[in-house]
Amino acid sequence: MQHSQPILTLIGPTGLGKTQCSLLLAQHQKIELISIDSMLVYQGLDIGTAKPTLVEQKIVPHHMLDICSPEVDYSVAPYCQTVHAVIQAIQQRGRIPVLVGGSMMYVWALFNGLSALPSRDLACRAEIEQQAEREGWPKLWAKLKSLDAQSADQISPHDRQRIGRALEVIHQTGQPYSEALQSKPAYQLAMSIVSIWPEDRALLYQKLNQRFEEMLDRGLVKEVEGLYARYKGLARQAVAMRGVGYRQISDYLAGDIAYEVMRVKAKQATRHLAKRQLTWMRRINSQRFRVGQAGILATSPLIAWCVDRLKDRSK
RNA sequence: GGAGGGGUUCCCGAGCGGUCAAAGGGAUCAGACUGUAAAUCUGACGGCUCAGCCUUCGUAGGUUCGAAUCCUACCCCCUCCA
Repeated sequence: MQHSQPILTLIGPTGLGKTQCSLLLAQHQKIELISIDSMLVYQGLDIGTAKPTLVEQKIVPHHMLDICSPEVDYSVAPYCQTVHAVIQAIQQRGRIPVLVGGSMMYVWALFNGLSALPSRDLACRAEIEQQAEREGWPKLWAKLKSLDAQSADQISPHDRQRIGRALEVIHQTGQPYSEALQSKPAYQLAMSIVSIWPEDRALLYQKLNQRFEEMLDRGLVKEVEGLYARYKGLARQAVAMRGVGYRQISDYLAGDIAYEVMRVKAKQATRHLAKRQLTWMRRINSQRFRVGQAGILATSPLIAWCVDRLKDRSK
């Protein structure tokens, strides 16, 4: 599936003004926004995810927000699939889809496509988890090594997530994970990607620290408490509850860590996230713009570039 | 004023004559990344002309073949007594 009409994608680390920028673009073209964010998909996670407000959502249609209960673990595959449908729908409406977000793996997946792999198998996973608990991950890694040496060589003996997934895929497909990955991606998107970079990392970190404090002031702890009260099936291990801030506050509410520790750890996690996002971004081919202290609004070349991209080139 | 305890690399913190540029953790930096990805892992982390050398363990001396580790003096910090 190839889209000849323009699709613009804006990526950047958390807290640098992506939302603001996308709203600005709405003033120039008839666009609809598609969020590329693994946490914004969850209902009820608002403050801690810096989800666009309802007012902002009224300015431009937003997609891929609140599409899933936090009780359910969402993931890239359904995300990509839905996004493709959403893009088509937007284009049929005569609008231009603009993807905005910071979940870089999702960006990568949209751009490169995903191999045809089986989706998660809860029972299989539970079994693997149990075995790991008994024997430790290095042991499971050794098992993987015997089943699929190539994958094992690329995965650390301590990387539980990847070891688990590799074994799961092997179990379900009956073929080595590395082989299963060879299957052709079902779809790829042709899109212009623009990325925003902090001019000064220390400054971004400072802003992130500050932003978390503001989230607390706005009642983030209450939000998390409310989630557990509202969603009876919501576990601490749920993917939604492992997001930055939500995880630490869950730990705090469970009495595992002190309030002060929670604050420190949540901020750390935010900084780590931003850093990993930047690492991904270096790998993704994109038009780069640096954002300084004055913020995204001051970066007019960025806006100009985006507006130019939004022109329909198929005509 | 008296009695103890302590000052270690960006931070916390081990070390208590050689195997110490100094455990471990944190921060920071770099990297990996295909259905958990706001996740999960990996590496670097005193300096250099880098299989060697130089500078670090409060400060200044001393003992020793050799000290972050022992001794002396001094400067800070903490606890208790006055």
